[in-house]
Amino acid sequence: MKKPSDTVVRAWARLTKAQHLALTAVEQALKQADLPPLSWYDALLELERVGEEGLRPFELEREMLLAQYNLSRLVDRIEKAGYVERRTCEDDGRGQVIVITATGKDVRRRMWPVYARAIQSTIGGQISEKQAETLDAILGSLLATSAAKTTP
Amino acid sequence: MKKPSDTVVRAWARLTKAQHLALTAVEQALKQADLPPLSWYDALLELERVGEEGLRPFELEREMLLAQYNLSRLVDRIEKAGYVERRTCEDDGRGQVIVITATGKDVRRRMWPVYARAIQSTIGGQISEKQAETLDAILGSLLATSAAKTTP
DNA sequence: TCAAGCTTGATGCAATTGCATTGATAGGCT
DNA sequence: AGCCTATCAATGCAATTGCATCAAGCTTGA
Repeated sequence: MKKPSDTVVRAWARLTKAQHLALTAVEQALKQADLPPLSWYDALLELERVGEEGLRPFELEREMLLAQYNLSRLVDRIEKAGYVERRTCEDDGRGQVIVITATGKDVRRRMWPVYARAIQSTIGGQISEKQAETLDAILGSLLATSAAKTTP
Repeated sequence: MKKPSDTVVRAWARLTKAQHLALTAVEQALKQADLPPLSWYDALLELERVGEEGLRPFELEREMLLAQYNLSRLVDRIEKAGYVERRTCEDDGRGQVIVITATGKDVRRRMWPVYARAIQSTIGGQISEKQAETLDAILGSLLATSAAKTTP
C-alpha cells in the first residue's frame, strides 16, 4: 500500500474540516429552530420515501451508516416523540418494521427549509455551481468503490 | 437566501458520507493498532509543530474546531496518558500552556503510518491524483470564506 | 428433527459530548 | 484605585455513543 500524497492528505483534512463546519452549522440551525437533530431528519426522510411499507431497522442502519445499537436507540427516541411507529414484522419473528407517522412527515417537512438554508450558506454560497458539480462528481467516484467495503 | 441547488444538496450528502466512511476507517485502524483516537493525533501534531513554546488551550481549541469544554477534557485525557504537560502561563494568570512531551512525540509518530494507510485506502486509492488536486482546491475555496464565520 | 450457527434487535455499562454555569483573572473606563 | 465587562478554563449534570453481550428467532445440514 502506497503512502498518500500530500495532496490527498490535505484534501482529507479539508474534507473533514468542511464537513465539520457545515454539520455544526446545520445542527445549530435546527436546534435554534427548536427542531430535532439532523440524524432524525435522515431517518425520517428514508422512511418517508418508502412510505407505508416501512423499513426494517437493519435496512435503515445500512442506509444511514449507523452502528446497530446506535440505530436502535435513535429509533427509540424518534418513536418516543411519536414520529415513527414500530410494527411487528409479519415475515420475521425477530424483526420489526418502522413506519413514519403523519406527525413525523410534518416534522420532516418543517425541518427541510432550516436544513436547506444551512447547507446553502455553508456550501452553496461558497462555491460556484460548476464547482459544486465537480465536487459532487469527485465525491461520487470516491464513494462508488468504497461503498462496497462496508462489509469486509 | 436562495435555496441550495440539487447539486449542492447531493454534494453535501456525499461530503458527509465520504467523510464518515473515511473517519470510521481511520478510527478503526487506530484502535486496532492499540493507538489513541484521531483527535489525539490532531492535538499532538499541532503541539509538536509549535515545539517547546506550546499552545494555549484556546489556541488549540480554534485550530481543532472544538468546543471549549471539549478541548479541556481532551487535554485532561492526553495529559493523564503523559503525552502532554500543562504548564502555568507566565503572561496570563488565568491561562496555561500545553506542551507535548517526548512520549507524546513518539506516539504521534507511531500513529502516522496507520493513519496514512487509512487515508490512502479510503481516499487516495479511490480517486486520481488529478481529482485529489481538484477536490483539495474546491474544498480550499469552500473553506476560505466560511472560516471567517466561526465567530458570529 | 434438532443442534449449531447466523441474523436481528435490545441493553448494561463505560466513555465521550453537549449544555449551562462557575471561578478566576485581565483589561478598560471613570 | 474601583467597578464593570470580557476572556480563559474547569466542571456538574444530562444526553449520546461505543463496546460487549444477550435473547430470540431463523437457517442449515447431518
